[in-house]
Amino acid sequence: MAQFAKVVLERNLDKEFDYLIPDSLLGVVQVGSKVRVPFGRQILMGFVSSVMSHPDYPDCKPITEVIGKKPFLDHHLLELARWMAGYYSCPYETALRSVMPEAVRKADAAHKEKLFVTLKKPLTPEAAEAFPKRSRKQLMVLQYLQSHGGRFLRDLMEETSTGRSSLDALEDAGWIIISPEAVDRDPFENETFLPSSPLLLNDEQKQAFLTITQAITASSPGVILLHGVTGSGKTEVYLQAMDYCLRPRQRRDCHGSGNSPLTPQTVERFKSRFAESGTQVAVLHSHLSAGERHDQWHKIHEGRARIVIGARSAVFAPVRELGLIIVDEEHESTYKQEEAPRYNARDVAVMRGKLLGAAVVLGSATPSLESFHNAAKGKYTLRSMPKRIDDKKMPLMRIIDMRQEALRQKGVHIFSGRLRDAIQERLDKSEQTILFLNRRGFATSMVCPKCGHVEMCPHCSVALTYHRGKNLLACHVCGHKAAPPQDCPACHAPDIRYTGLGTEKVEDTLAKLFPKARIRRMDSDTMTRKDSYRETLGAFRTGKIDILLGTQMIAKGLDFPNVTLVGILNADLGLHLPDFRAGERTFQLLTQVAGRAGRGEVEGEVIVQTFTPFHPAVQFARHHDYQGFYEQEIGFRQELKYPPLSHVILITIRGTNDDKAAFVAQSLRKLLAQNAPAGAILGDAAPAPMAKMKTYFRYQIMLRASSVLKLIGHVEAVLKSFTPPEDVLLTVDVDPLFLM
DNA sequence: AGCACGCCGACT
DNA sequence: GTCGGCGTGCTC
Repeated sequence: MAQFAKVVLERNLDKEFDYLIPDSLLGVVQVGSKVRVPFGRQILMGFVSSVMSHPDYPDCKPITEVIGKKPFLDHHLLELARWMAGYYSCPYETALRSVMPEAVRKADAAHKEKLFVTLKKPLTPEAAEAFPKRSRKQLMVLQYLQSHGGRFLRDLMEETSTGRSSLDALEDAGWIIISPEAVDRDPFENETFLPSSPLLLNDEQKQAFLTITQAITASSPGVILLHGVTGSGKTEVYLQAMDYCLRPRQRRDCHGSGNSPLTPQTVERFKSRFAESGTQVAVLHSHLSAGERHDQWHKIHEGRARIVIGARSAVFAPVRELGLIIVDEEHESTYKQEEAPRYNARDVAVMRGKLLGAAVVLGSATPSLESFHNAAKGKYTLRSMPKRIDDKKMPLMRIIDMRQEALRQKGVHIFSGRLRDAIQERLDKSEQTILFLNRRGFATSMVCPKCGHVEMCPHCSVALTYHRGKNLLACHVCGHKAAPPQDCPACHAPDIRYTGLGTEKVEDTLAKLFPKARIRRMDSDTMTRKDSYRETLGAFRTGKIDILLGTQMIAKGLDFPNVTLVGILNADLGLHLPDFRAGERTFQLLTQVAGRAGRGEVEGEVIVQTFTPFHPAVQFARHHDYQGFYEQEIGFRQELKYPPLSHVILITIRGTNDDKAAFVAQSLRKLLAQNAPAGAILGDAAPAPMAKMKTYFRYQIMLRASSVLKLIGHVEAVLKSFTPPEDVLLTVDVDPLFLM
């Protein structure tokens, strides 16, 4: 019986095509095979998604060629891609593109190969004796290979100072084999990792460890939410759970999705722990070159690496016998991809675990409301680690009411008296300080005091930020840059005022207040060189910096024992954004930033400056009360039927013509209102909070329902019958994290 | 998505 | 008569 294959092509056709498997390729073509097929008058690359004996199409053409000996994808990953296509409403091909990195799909990015020389048969003393006297060099090479094992041709020639001719002669005589061998382009190949040993776990860590190991051996492992406060030793639990997972009896591989950016310290910690057992660790992150990515992928696919760490896309690592998936800092919005397929790697990890029967661990000091809600409902198993390791105390958090401060000091100030004193105190004791302000630049807007004009970005609805270092105005949304005008562009008044605080201004003020302190600013403006991040953190660790000032970048994961003071300059930023997650984000940020203090012997102090000291996000963060925050926040979400009590689908309509985009949004909204599924909440077609972005005028329609699958079918059906004008673009975001 | 075919207007 | 504009529709 003839066999046929369904093939997903390298095009956004959202359709699969049937092909005949020719007799010569029977058994070679399997589900997941990479193939070349005729398509019209071209030959295209594709992946076999299923094999069958009866095609759905009458006259199939035969598959031209199979690439690679083994299938590239197992059926689990294909199934995962199919789920993503359905859930996130994108073509199957688009979902597959995320599952397989470009570097692996493209044919030309093959393994880098070098010629390798091996001894074909051992050189016995008799044979050495009988060796022709004039072939001295050849004998020497054979002896060298005997004692050193196989060598790369290039290396061998250099080490024995032999020419290629002698080696070719040896090959012809049947002594050696010269063949191409794959060389891994390992981004960490020049670094050595000192082995580290497991640390003793405290009771809470042990509990967490046990829960995870039980899941690993269970038939349907499920999801564990590990809620551990900052400094509670989550990473150590992960490391030991991974080690357990890899033990021979378990015969399973595992992978962790680390928090991005993957710091060198994180990679080092993982590599070190598994250095002794010789377990290879593959690293996948966005800064790999195409070649490196290709090699890391194959290292995992062939089973040479049994541990994978990486950012978002690492959830798709082709790990064999996957046993454990760890999503650290699961609340992070970086897990959400902002282009199609707009997946959330945390949710994909949960689905992959479910499809494969692998244990999934979600870890965070500040779990997302979605995950904690799932735990509260009993969908996930909750494990808490409410105490820091080694009996270290949670830092003391002081809230400074900046409204009071404004009365006391007259006018708006960057530093409260309290924070200033606290910094001075740390300088006197040579302890370190971290200051956090989530805004870069010098001033966040340029205002004319006479007419009130604010200089806006010509392409976006945001004010331009003034950067004094480069003396220019920049848009932080689209990157537009302009020279600062000398007088007001609207009324030509000569005085222009800069208002709104950025890190550059803080750095300036800090230098004036503490002239002797060694201050370093860390934001995307100062971290321009590839290694500057590493260099700055190194300098801070070795005590060459007293005060580290920065944005988001310094909020997470950093562990510096000598930091005893953390100052949050403006806790209100982001609190008043038109997004129902504003409070959740502020709570998370305050908790995470505060977690940088007091990780050493001395108890830490956190000073939070705010204009809304009684906001729940501030108050619950102050008392390190996640549970309390969750309860009040879930009440609010319940009332307004926001996630996690519903799922959101956000449709964004954008166009360069405002009226046209608005009209399309209104028409689409009308169509969506017809035959909408029961229980669905359809929002108005309204201008997006950021009404203009990168020259596009934007409108949004928000849909909510108890389940995505109920809603997405309706949305897809409507969009299929609705063709917007060419210059109006639609995007559908399922479970969006930002509503801007 | 590509790349055909196809059916109209301005050029050698 | 032919070159080329891009609308429409098909590719297993």
